[in-house]
Amino acid sequence: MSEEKFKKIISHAKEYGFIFQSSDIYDGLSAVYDYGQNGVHLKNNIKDYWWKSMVQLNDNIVGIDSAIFSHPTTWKSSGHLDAFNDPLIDNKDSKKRYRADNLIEDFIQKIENKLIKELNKQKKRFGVKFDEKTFLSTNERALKYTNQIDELKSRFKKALNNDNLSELKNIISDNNIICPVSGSSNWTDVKQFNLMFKTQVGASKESSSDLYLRPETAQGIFLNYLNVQKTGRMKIPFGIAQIGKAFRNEIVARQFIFRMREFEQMEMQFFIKPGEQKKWYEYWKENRMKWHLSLGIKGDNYKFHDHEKLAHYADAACDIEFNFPFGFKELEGIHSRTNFDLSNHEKFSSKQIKYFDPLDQSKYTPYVVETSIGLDRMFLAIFSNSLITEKLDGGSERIVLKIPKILAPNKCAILPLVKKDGLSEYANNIKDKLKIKFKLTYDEKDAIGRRYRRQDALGTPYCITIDHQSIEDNTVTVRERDSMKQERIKVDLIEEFLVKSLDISNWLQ
RNA sequence: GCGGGAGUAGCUCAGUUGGUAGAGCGUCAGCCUUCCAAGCUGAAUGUCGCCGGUUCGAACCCGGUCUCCCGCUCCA
Repeated sequence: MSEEKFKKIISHAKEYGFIFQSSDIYDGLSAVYDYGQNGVHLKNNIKDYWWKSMVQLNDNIVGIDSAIFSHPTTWKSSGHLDAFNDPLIDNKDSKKRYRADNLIEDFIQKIENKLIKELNKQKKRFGVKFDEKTFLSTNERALKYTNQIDELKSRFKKALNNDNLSELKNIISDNNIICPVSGSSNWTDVKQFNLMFKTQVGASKESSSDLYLRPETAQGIFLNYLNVQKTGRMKIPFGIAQIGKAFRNEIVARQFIFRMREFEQMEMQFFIKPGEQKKWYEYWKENRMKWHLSLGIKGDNYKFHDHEKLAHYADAACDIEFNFPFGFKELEGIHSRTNFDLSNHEKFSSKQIKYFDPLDQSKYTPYVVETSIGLDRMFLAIFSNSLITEKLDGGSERIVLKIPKILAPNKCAILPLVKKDGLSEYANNIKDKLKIKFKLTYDEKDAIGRRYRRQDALGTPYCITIDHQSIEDNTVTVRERDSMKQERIKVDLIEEFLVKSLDISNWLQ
């Protein structure tokens, strides 16, 4: 897909009320978007489809909805306070950006390597007679290296502990640390990027304490593990699912709703017996892929991508990538999180978070396999994949949003062929009966063909047209979105028809 | 954050060397009453992204700023 196609997707999303730039009248807010009158339904329907597949269809998965705020220690335990806090520096010549701490660490490593090389040289020369301690304390070159390393390390540590960014910069310039690409030491100042949004609770400055907006929903599940396990009498293996907002202060957030600063996740943490993580990791990999494919989008739009570099909490991880307009990118992650989170919360809270397994009388901190999907990304995947421009036989074009029917904002449109002769009244009666069960829409303006196209652009799967014959014999035509085929059915059977084609059991197997 | 491109009506875009804005589609009202958009009549809509400067006069020139797209970078 091309850039042009992506632009079409963005403008279609706006024009038909799916997604608006946030704070549009104030020129927008970077990387924040709002869902419009149709987008909200598509989004809610995706949530519903996920929730039902997780919580309703699995006997051993329950759902929660935890708060966005949590105790600040949560983020110490989870590792986010350390891992989400990067001092960054740019090289002005190569335009490359680095983590300042990594640059310094690499530099220290380089000196250490020199020292080791020197040691090995001496070892070779003197063989068994070589005394490392004496050498290190007497050899001039060795002393120089060790002193330099010690000095650097203590200075580096102090700077890090005090969050002293200018000192980090000084270390880099004092030691003439260069950019590996440009070879120059033409650096910008060090800037701190905290990927978590910070805020305060407490009205007065003196009594306030720092809080963070959650950067992931998972921790809310871990914090409630004990509550849910005990009150729900849950037996391992079991899962806790949650849908909710998360916030990340991304350095660059881009590509429409793909990477936003405020986004929504659908996560499920599956608690298991240690040692069984591999089995369950494979199980959820397969299960989640099945869920995606159940929506009827072509399988070659999805692929697994195994992580080689693992995050601090994981012992195995992969992404389900989707063929977005800008290439294959992460849509969902499946992670084997070990007991990293629960055991850390155990440590920091001094509460026992153990499971007593009645089957073999063992007691352990559960392991976790996580599935985590970006709701907004799922929206974009569905939306971008479904927007199609079709050439019709007569040479005309139609723009149709072929979203999975079960996710469509409106399930059907009620269209009287003409306004007069009582057709409007007849159509309104049908609408009022059906709207209790289905989200639908009504339109009596303009020629019928034009109204069909309008519904096509919104992804409405069925149009129900009332004509003069309807009044005589109580039949209507049902026009299907993708094939444009029409079928005449009894008015009384419309509901049954819609239920049948939109029943979730026909989708989720 | 750096580099490139862009911002004019809901959408796509035009706008001549600076003389205070147009088109197509869409929208609304009415006519017509027709099963796959583009039949007829009429109408509304823009501080030309925002702020400042130059000028008698700025959509156009200059400076700043915001936002979007692309590349690099970042994304435990």
